[in-house]
Amino acid sequence: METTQEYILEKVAPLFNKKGYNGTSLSEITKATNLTKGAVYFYFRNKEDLAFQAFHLNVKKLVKPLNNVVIERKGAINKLYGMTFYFKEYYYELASERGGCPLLNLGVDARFNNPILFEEARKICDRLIQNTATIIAHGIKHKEIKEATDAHTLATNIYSMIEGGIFMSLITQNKNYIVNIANHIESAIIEQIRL
Amino acid sequence: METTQEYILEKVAPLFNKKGYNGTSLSEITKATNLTKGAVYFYFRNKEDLAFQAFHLNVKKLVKPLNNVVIERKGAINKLYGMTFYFKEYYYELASERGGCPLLNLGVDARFNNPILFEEARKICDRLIQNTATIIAHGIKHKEIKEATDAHTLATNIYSMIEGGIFMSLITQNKNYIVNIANHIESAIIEQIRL
DNA sequence: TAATTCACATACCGATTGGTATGTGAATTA
DNA sequence: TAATTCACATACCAATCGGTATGTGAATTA
Repeated sequence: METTQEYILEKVAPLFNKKGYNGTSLSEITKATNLTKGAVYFYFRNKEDLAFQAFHLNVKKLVKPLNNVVIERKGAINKLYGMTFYFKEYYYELASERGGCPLLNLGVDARFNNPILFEEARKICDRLIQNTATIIAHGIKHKEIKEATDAHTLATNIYSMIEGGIFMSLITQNKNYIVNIANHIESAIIEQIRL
Repeated sequence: METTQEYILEKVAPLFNKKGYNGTSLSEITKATNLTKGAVYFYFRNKEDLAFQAFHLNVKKLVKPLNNVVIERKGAINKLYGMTFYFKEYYYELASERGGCPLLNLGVDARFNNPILFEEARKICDRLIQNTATIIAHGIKHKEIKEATDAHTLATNIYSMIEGGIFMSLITQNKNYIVNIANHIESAIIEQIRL
């Protein structure tokens, strides 16, 4: 069963993702939850605490299915294709429903407004890149991927492209942008580094 | 000589770019300009009008040097290299000084907060893509670029990558991300489509 | 030079902000 | 069953919000 705290986070996380920290007021939060400030402040220290936990829920909702796709595939190349598959098939709908990429949104929203939240976005960014770099490094080790490949640079390029594709898709409200970028990652990156 | 209206925009544009619409208060605006609300509202109808014009100033500041680099080069391939050169050499400093890419910032900030400003970001996005697509189309026409090239898809991919690279560079405070993406655009796109 | 206009500054407005202190009914415990 | 705790709701707070109405000195015009 869902606790009230979880209920609040579920209702509030898309709000913060869509409207940002300053754009999400306590009055909107109470309206979205059908609760009062008394309830919200019983479970969360303050608005920042709520936004902090909401961000991590947003990340979890989007990273978990990505990880599932990656984990169930064997081999580095298959895992990388799993990532592009995820972003082509799932991410756009997920993102547009829930208000976009939480990493992108918080990274932009919090950069000059909230150092604590921004640092959290940066950490998630590092983690995503590190995970992908590890996959590539494994691929090199197991002779799946060319030895000359710079795993970390490649991982950062992949996420630069994905974040950019997500952004372009959301600003134009057109799924093709993220799909085209995923196709490019497949043909111009994955296929070029495979042994 | 700079008019007071221009002076206000110069001072306020980086503020809006950094902190977003909701994050930029009239009190910050008056502090940044050393003027009072009376002066600000003498030159601008309201905060939205100010943000609107500030956005266009931000875009102009970053697009103009880009266009200059592109215009002075002859031929599609050279112009495309001009773009990657600009983003590698100039953009990161410009962006980090002035608070990032105005297109990215406003696109994220205004999407669920201000339809008018968001629509403006979308228009700029379209224009940038169209300009690049036109360059590529010219290249095809003049036998500089392979005929099979899809100019529009390529232009969107390029801007997806650039926006993503900018974002990653700013969130990690590391210039390498945009540089790596620019290098990728050169080697995996421009070099692949040239005849 | 008297009147007017311009370019702001000052003072004020209701509404909303995040946050807190207190109230309260139901459930739990003793 | 009496006392206490839990899970909120209600009521209030100072501060700040965007915006406006009025004041004012300097420059311009008549």
